[in-house]
Amino acid sequence: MRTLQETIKVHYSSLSPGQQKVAAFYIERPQEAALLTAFQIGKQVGVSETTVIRLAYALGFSGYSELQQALRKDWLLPKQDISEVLPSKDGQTNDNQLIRQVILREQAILQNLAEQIKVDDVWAMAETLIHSDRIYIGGFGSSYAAAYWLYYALKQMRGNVVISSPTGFMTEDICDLTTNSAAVIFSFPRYRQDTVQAATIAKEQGAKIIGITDRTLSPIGQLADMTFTSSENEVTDAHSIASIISLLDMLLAGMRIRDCEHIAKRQQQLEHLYAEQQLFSE
Amino acid sequence: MRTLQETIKVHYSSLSPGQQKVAAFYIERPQEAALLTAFQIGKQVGVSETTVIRLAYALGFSGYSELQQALRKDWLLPKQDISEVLPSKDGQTNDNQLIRQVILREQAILQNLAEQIKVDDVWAMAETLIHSDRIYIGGFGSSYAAAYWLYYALKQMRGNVVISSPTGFMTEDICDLTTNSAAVIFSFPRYRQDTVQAATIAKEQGAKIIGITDRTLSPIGQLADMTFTSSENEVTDAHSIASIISLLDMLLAGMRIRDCEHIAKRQQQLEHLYAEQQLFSE
DNA sequence: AACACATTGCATGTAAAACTTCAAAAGTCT
DNA sequence: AGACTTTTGAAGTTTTACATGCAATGTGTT
Repeated sequence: MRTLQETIKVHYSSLSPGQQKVAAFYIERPQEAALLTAFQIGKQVGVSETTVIRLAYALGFSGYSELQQALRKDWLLPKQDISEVLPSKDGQTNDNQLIRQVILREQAILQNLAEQIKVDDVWAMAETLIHSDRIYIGGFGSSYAAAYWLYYALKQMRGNVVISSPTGFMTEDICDLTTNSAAVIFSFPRYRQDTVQAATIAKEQGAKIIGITDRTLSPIGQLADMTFTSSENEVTDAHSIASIISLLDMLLAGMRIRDCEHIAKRQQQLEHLYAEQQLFSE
Repeated sequence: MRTLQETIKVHYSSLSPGQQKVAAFYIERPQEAALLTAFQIGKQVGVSETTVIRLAYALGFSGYSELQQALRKDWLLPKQDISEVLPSKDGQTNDNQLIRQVILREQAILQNLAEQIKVDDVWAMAETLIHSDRIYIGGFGSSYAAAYWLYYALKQMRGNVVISSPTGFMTEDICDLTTNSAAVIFSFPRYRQDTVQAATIAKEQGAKIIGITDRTLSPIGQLADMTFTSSENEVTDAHSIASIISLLDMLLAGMRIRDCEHIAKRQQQLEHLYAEQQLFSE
């Protein structure tokens, strides 16, 4: 028997009435139980602190502290299977497996994103972008790819979107921003200093700063009004932008839902112009 | 300010170095932090118990216990988003589901990629790129983001890499190609005609054409010497580039394995130049 | 170099939680 | 009903964790 819950089931029938009540609490509300003290749990189920402690002995633990530790481990464990996938620095694995592990890693990061993401924040950012009179997108070096993806998608939806060049920003782009504008700043390790400068200038113009970065406490994260992080609690030196793209796709989906009339209208206009240009084949 | 993470972000810049280390731990591993004692956290990040406790005061709490309680509350609350997932007639909730479906869709695409990918083809492409004297990367419109990502990563590894502008190609870039060169052409719906033109010119120069597209039989797929497809049997009008990025990451991983000496050497050179420029913060 | 100031960790004090003991209450058997 | 066993909680003890004063160290400034 491995988890605490399994241990409890085995011993349950041989427990005293009071201990059974406590045991039931552990099964039904494990998260709460992991945080409360023996006294508090006793109070919750209507027995004395002593009875709670005695349950630990009855289950074969050396004391209540040990039981609590076991419970907390069970709770943290599910989170750990992601990190098990990541540092697969096994020298024995052949090269083909290394290639495939790239996908496994991406999947793990996506899973983590799905668990961590706060949908409300996505909505808030979508609303901000919809109602901004002007949007500046800044992303240099390795961040430029993701920045351009956002730029292109926003351009499909609305006007007044500008993007920096991949090599650096032009002050002229940023100084057009107003208090009704938004600046989306991408910044990933190695954090470039000019990214921070661009954000600072945009902030001086009163624009809302939306930071897309890897950690809340990264240089941009500290400046930004809203921050989106790709994989906060992961330890991955080599950052992939795949999860960032997914994040942006969520944002874009949100904007399409909230602002569908305008977007549809613009789409029509674009279609018309495309047709004139004969830009596309098929 | 509501959550502990937000509180930390506000105060972060005014914290002492030691306190910042502790604060970062709270952001990066909140679950673990919620369970550990002040002493244990201090041990984890390498500071004394005292410093941990002082962080609580710096953040405006009446003591460490209060901070811990706040963190534990934040942790127990997210459990409520289960109701978010459950089907509901509430319009708002359905929208939230739509957002989350973006991730589910990405995961499905990745899964598909993992099943379909031929690792040998990845190796072949990696070898081709390593041994090319010159690499041209073409990707216009929506394809440019992925193209740039590849460009940037290749630039980190080797010289003689050029990329088209997002709006169109310059014939001069392509005509420098030789029979020992490679041209990586990105093309996704709506297929732009100039992409095909660029590929044709590159082929006339004798360069190997590597097509990154959505279907084997897309315009580029028919021209290319090797073709990579993101999601052949998926029917998704709004194509995401997340899987393309994953594909590129596999390719890049392959190149790093096969050509690690050269890459390491170039990396060192770059590091040296970066240091001179002071391009990066931290 | 000398000063002020901030930061940090050790040592000690205090509060709280875990553990132990013991006697009363409840249940069981003859 | 009386004796025995089991169960339980209040009170006391020990351990652990939080809190605080103080000295040592480091940093920047005049």
